[in-house]
Amino acid sequence: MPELPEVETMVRGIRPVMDRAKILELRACPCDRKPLSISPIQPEFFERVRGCSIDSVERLAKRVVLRLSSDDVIVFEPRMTGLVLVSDPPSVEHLRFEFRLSLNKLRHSVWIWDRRGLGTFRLFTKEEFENALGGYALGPDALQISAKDLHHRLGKTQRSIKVALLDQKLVAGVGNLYASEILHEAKIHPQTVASKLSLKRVQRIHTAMNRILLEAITYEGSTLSDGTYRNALNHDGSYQSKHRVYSKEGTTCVSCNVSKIRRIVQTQRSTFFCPRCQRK
DNA sequence: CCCCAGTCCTGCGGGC
DNA sequence: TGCCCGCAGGACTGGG
Repeated sequence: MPELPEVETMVRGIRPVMDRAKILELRACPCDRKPLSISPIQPEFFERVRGCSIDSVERLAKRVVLRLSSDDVIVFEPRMTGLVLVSDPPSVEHLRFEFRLSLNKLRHSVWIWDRRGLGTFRLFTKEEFENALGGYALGPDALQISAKDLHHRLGKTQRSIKVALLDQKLVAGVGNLYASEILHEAKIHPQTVASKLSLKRVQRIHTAMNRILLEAITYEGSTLSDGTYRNALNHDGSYQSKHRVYSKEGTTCVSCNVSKIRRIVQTQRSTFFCPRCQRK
């Protein structure tokens, strides 16, 4: 679930305690589960980071990037249920890693927590990371891309606009929840063929994308009814109160006050939209 | 090359 | 009450 606003909120939450901190120790938590299922941890990971200081804490699309004094780079990708917490982990059962840190002579811990274990936690050399973005092929960040570039990129795919917005190689940071919200705000039907969108309509998408992602950051992201996403202090986000379509099938559209929100499935994912506000 | 189904995983909730 | 199954979706893989 964590998309751009949630990961940006994580980064802002951990920066005060991780930026410039020294890693006294990184260790796997005794949670009885695999550290993380998707990318088994490299054996030398723990030794390589011990004693390094963290030079910067950054967001790369939906990933948290820690640059170390050794020139190694730690990349945490939360995927569905991953969290990074500076206090009060939700349950010991799903703790995967613990950083033991020192900053300004104070010691504290930061935890990597992941209920479903679909996240990844990887260590790269600087060369590995910068030559190929650590193996990730990412398009421009959703908050950096220009409307013109977005139009150009959308012009090269025959997929629907909703599916194209989820393609991280096309534009990076938008996920399933915000894609529906963005297209509703822009009044674009989610099944519109991406390459057929005029520059003017793409400009509407671009404006909506920026407005919604920035607004969601100010609300510290969206915590859905499953309660999984939390900020670094283990507090809920509050942007879910501003959702207009996501997971609102059957409710009356708040824009037109006439039509009911519909749910369709596109490439195995739910899309929510208003058939009146978002005409084909 | 382009695109999509399948896969990883756990917890929740609907149906019986 | 309890069991089973479907569903949630980010990103990678394999194959059409």
